[in-house]
Amino acid sequence: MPLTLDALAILDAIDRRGSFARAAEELDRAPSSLTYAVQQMEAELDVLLFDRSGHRARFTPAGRVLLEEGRALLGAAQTLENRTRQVASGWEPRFALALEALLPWAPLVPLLDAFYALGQTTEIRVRQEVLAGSWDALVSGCADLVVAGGAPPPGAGVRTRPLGVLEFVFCVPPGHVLSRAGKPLTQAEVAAHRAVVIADTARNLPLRSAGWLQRQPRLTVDDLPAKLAAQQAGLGVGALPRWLAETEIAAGRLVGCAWAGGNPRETFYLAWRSGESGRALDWFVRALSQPGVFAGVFDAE
Amino acid sequence: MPLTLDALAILDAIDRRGSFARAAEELDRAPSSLTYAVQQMEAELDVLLFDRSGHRARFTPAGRVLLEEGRALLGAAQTLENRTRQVASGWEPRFALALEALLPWAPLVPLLDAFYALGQTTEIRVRQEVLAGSWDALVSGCADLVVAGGAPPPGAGVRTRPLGVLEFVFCVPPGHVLSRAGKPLTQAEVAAHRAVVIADTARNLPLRSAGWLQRQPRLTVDDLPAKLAAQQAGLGVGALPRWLAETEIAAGRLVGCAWAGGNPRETFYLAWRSGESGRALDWFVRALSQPGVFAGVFDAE
DNA sequence: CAATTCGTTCAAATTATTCGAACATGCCGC
DNA sequence: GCGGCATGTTCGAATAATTTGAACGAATTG
Repeated sequence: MPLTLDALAILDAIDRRGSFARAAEELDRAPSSLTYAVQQMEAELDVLLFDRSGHRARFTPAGRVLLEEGRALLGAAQTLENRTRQVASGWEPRFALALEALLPWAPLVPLLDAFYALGQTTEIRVRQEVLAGSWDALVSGCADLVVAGGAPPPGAGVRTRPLGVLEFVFCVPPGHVLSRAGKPLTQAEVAAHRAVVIADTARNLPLRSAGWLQRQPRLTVDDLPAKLAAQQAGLGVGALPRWLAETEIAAGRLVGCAWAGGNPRETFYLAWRSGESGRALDWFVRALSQPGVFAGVFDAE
Repeated sequence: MPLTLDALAILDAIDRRGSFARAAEELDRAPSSLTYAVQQMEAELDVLLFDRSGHRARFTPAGRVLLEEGRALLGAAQTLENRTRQVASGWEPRFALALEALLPWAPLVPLLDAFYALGQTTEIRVRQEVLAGSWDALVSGCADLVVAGGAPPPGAGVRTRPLGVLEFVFCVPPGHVLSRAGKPLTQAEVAAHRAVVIADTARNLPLRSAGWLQRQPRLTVDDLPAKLAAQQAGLGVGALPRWLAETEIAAGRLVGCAWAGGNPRETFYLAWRSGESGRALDWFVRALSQPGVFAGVFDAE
């Protein structure tokens, strides 16, 4: 073990304080102890780290490289130490939260702010998933906690908590024939028009369909912004979450249509694998369950 | 110093060999020595790294994090050790090569391949400089070795070695009036047309002019690709290095014009600060001096 | 030129680490 | 179910390592 963190810390102190003597003072060790440690390392590496020709010792080029890049090593060691302590204290090293792509990202911001304010170094990953993709991510372990719509997959192993009901508004471009119907639309009326749908991200679970008919012509896109853009551009029609549709309709970029039997709705759930525990999981379950987090997005459950 | 590289290496061996006993064998130490080191680290961190409830010790989650991320630390330490030795043996930690922007990048590729094949950790930076900018980079220390055109700056301190002569072809867009001259062009004839020139990157040395007249209208761009694009787009005229002009002329994207008194030429030099030494410098001086490196770019010197 | 600061050396003291033997525990084959 | 085995730990002794403080020579400072 030619390098030791202890010796790298000595180099660091020598550089910062400017001399062996002052570094020794900072480290509460005798100067000869530093001499010993440095010579030890020089012998192991078979490299001179200091130029001792003058009165005071100066770093050689090699010594300077070891000093500077050693600092990165010391920093990484410090980080690892913190991380280990936190994992031991129950905080997960990594935590993945999957959010249904139909939901806005904004409500997460204050939540993440609050989480980071705890000072934990748990690394958060937020991923967007579509339809069954959220459940898929959960059961496959790609996500530790999901906010997903529709019924959870059978076979259990998943704990859920209902969050609220998302209402959809069927939207068409301004001037579209469907906007002139004058009465609530039915599926039969809509079937002739191209639907813009978001591709399900599920890789293992059976795909779901939502808001479109099997024989309807359709344009498939990856996410909600793409769907919105496509509908704005007049490439097709389709239902949008109310929180999004409202601003678009108010801005005149889309027209909302009534739907026969009332607007479609879907219940959304918070879900995690049963049997898992961790303080980040607990924290996020509690935080996301708080009423008001998704204010303006969900109706009362 | 709660973490030590030695202890991390012990964790690594325990995981790879599957038990304290076999790890001890690999490390040529008694098993109780490993127990001691692990307990030491556990005490410093105040974290249990192994679950000792069963027959054989198993990593706790915290222990596993420390193990896995500790391996990255061990790897970095090994790299730093190599690098320190290499620097001590004369290889520069960093090496900056400035290449005149009028020259193609391609000849450097096999050279860099060969350099990296040496297994050195010297970090190479290649920068493009224009006209006096190369010399400026050299004397100011921003570059350790340059391939630059024209006379080196006075005041010495710089060693040079001629590499070859770059020939320029005066190019105009297809159909341009100058292309119909029928005889070699003179500066007076060209002066009325906008010249596309590359801005000198020098920050301290006096700027140079090349290939254009003081009173000529001009469009200044940053590099050779921009100059080429501008000339192709018919924004102006100007001399291009022969290696570049030939393909453009052959493709019909530009037209080459004869120049009164023969095409302009400029000698290019390899140059470095005298008094500096280093194995990367030696290596690159030797490699770039090899005949054939710039084949097709330079004429014989 | 004296006073100071510096880094090193050396022997002694102290501390940390290692070892080996003894022990307790759980696993496996019979 | 019951020895045999391999495991990891404990403990005291042995060994190796680090640390200390005093002394020294060299370079710097006022």
